[in-house]
Amino acid sequence: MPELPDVEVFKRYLDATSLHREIAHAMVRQSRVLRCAPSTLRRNLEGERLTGTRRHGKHLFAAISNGRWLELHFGMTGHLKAFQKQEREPAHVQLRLDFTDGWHLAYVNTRLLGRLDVVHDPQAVILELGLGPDALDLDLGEFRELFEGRRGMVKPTLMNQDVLAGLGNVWTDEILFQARLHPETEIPDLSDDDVKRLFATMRRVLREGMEHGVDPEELPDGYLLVRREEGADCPRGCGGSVERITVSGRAGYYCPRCQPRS
DNA sequence: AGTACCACCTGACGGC
DNA sequence: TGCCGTCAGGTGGTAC
Repeated sequence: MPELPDVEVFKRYLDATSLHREIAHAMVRQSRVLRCAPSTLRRNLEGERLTGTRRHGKHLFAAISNGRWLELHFGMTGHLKAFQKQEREPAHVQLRLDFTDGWHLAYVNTRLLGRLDVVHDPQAVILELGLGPDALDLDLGEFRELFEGRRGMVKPTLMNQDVLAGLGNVWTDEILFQARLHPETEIPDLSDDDVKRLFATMRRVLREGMEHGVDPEELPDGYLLVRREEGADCPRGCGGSVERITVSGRAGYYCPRCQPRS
């Protein structure tokens, strides 16, 4: 689930529920998501407040009142859950902030594929991980440059976080479907018109995803992501049916009729 | 540089 | 009901 639109929704959720509240206690579960000692998390959070958030691709950073940042990555199954004292805590909580006013914020992650850390500087983390620009923080010219001198297929390229940060399997399929590009289209075969259309589609789809992604039912008509199964009717209503394809070891879905090979 | 494949974890789902 | 194989939207390493 957690790709750029989902992480942006988490960011807004954290902003709305957990900023400027004093952290009385931090419960840290020892697990592989931790990139630092549990005591480091506790020491940097207890008695402090979260004061703001930043997102880059699928990474979320929450500013701590001591000048450091809490880094959160959600892997495949991570999310945030705010709740009050009397509510039951969700399962698989890896980090829980207990605020002095009785509210809690939990980082929940079932499959433990994410990461939690306390860092000095988000920008340094982005550099260290070699992340490309955020998919919503570049203009057409910069987007065009991403493809220059590059070989390979468009789907794995868009999903490559070193090239462009934020797109995962599901939203990449969605963007390619709506831009009518076959997932295996070779980068050098993209026309300038294709690149322009891809850029505009990516921005629109990601924005719509952020506004409605929490509830796919609310997405505008014609979205592929609500029909990710072999043989489903093409959401665009072209009369074709959705097919499954494996690209770079990842299962992808597309409509061969709307997205012909070039 | 690009791609395929495995691994890391846990849970859901379908077949028997 | 239960066991087993398969698959899942992320990343990271290895080998070709």
